[in-house]
Amino acid sequence: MKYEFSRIEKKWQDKWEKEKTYAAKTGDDKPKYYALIEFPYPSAAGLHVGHPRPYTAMDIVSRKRRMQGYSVLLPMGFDAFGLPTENYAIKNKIHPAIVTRDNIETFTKQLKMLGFSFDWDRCIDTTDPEYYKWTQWIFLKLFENGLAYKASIPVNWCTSCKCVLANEEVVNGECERCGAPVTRREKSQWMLKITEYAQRLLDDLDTVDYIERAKTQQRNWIGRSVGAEIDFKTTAGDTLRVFTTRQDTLFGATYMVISPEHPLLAKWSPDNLEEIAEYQTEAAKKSDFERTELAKDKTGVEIQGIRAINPATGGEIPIFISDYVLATYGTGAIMAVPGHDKRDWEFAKKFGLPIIEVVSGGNIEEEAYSDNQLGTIVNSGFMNGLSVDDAKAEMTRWLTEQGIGGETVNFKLRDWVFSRQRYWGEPIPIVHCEKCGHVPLPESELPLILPDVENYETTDTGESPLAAMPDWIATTCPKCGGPASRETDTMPQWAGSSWYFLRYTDPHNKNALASREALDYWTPVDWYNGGMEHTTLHLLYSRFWHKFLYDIGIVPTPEPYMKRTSHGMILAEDGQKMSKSLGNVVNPNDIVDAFGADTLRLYIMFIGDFEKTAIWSSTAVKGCKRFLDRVWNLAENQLEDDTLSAKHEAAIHRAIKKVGDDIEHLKFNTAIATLMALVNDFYDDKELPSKGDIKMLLTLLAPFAPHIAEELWENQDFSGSAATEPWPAYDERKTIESEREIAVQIGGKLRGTVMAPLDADNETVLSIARDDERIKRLIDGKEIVRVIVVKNKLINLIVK
RNA sequence: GCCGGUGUGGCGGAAUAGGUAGACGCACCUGACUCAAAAUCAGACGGUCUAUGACUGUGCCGGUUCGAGUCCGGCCACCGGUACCA
Repeated sequence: MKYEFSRIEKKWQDKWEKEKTYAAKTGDDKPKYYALIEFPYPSAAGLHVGHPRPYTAMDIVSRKRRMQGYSVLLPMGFDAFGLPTENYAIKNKIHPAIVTRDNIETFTKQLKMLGFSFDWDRCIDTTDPEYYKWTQWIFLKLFENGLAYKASIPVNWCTSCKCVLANEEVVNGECERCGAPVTRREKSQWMLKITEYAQRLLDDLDTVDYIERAKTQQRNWIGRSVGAEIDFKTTAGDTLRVFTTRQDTLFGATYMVISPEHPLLAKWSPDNLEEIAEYQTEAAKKSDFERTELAKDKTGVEIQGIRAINPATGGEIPIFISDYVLATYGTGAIMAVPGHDKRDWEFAKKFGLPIIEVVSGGNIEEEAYSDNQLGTIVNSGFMNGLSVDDAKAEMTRWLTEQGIGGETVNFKLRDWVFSRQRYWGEPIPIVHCEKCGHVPLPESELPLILPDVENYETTDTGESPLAAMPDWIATTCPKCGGPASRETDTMPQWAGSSWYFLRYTDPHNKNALASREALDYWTPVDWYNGGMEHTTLHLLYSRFWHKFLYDIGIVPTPEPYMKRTSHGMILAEDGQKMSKSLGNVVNPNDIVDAFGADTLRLYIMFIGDFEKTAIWSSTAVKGCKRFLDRVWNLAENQLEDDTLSAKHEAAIHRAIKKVGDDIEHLKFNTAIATLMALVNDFYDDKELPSKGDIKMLLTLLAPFAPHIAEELWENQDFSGSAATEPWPAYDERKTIESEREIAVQIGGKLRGTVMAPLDADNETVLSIARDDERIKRLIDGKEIVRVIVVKNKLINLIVK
């Protein structure tokens, strides 16, 4: 009988769908396991061969967990709001909702074809009003708790399209679509106070099991630094407050720099007002791209007529404005210590400012000496002779004592810009009332449905398409009943994905985002796998929302995900990213048609290290197909014996151990290699495997290639199914062969191998080695001065 | 610049914890089967040489060790993140 993968796979997929084999049951007595993968964006291009990599991985883990006796939740859904769909809709003049529906249908069909054990009854779609009702509800809660606010901030503005662009749409300072230059423009935007959670987001990383690079990336992104704030008096009478991490170098501060946007500038009337105003205008016009391009060349203008006083030395020092100081970090002002800061050194050199050494150990004539471990404080009055660390503490103490500063902590993390001037997103459920200001919609009015519009394009003034709908905008104030207008901005794509994993636990709940019972049973997520590109956005955002929901008593745990792993990308055969424009996309449908879903699943896991980038190979796929053919043919003739055969027992016990361990450590490639080696053994030995051997092979294979495993299971008349068979235990003692191959080295060089009984003592191994013909010849006439034995592995003879 | 990662055959990649480098697979080669091919099965498969043996080999240079892909010191290349964060 031939391995008819198409018929077999359809047969089992239909059965699983009809019998809801993989439905997750809330409140089951068994221990729960919640496995999660990032839900896809349903693009018009459909699934490509990179998508199934993480899905197959977590499907394997989930299938193993079920066999281990867990109640498993493995859900799938669609993150469907967002720009590509909107752009596609504009281009093809189809409503985004229709585009979304069609794309989801395609994705669902493709996913089902691969035999994942998802609970499809829990499938969610972020654009479904029943779903985004709760996204809006969370926003209202954030607003109620003072974590959502409106602020005027600079946004990316395309000078040709006359619209606001998301950061991702700006490529090298130009508009991604039309190529026109992008400048910055102030616009009023909704913001979320993620910064209020900065410390907790950092601290709680210690409580979760994320791959280290994900933690590091989040830590860097949050960017905590401890330093001091210091007040500098000015001759204008105002106090200029700075933040520094090097308060130990205060005696070396020879000038100050404030950002072009610093608020004191509006108050001061320096002698060169016009020059300063001009610099401010120039700085405002610069795009992010220009700012970074010009990063090496420092520019700035001295504020004439106003000087600051260094509180340590009492000396007057000049004040500059320069765009190398950012308005958004610290206090927007710095004390410049050119002797010990690279940027200050460059600026001082350019403007001919004094450079004073206050930490010895470097050569400040050549470059700034910024090492903060070595070096001794000099030229610093009461701190001379101290180490940098001691001087920091001493200065902090002195500042506090003087009442002009003290220890401060700063974060790089900024608040989250939450508005988009776009159509295809969740409407923000706020109205603007002349009398009452920003007023939240009452919960009873949720969901605030996204209305149909004529045109999905951003308006000429850069407003959302919703701004062109006066009938929808006009409403009454929920508070005072007077006339009011609706917010026309929508939420960013990150909104719906910040809490979707909670909805999976109870996806059809009409009264809450999920019942407490479901949340208590399923959360937190036990294992979450996703792309590294989401580490600083999605992963951080969802941790923030989760902590907030925890604070207001909605969810039971402070962290959403207990374990986080990440997969590498699959590149096209040419080594480039798969993309429609390059025409190098591999469609999983083609692979399934040619080789079957089980082969695709195996190959995508066998392709290489799961965490690393892998290059697709259309020829290598058939190695996995060959393997399944060999498994199929093997099962057709074996010995009628339900126990493990003596010949294969040790190899099987080793395989149970290896495959099980490898699945836990994302080493799917070596797990599959182990199964291949086992099957090769069954062939090589010319000694047929027993029925028991076959059963064990199918059990281990089932998570990887579930269709063929079930089919063969049924053909063999094994009881139950491969999917419900308990995951086998191995016996450590049985993994070991009674005879070991021992490497024989002479002077550290391999000269041969001998067979020795298991755990043979040193003398036995030595005598076996000496009896070996070749070894005998090599050591003949020489004296063995030393013998090193590694038990069951190696013997090394040192001869003279 | 800073942070993280990676360098192993023609190719994808293995190698607990310093102990037989190259598991497993692809490609190529040889043989069996076949009229032939495909498929299948069996075997060979890092390089060099004076080839039943020896030397050499895990990005480069040096070190520790009986023994180094693995540890230490110093470089180089590539990939990812981030970027004037005071």
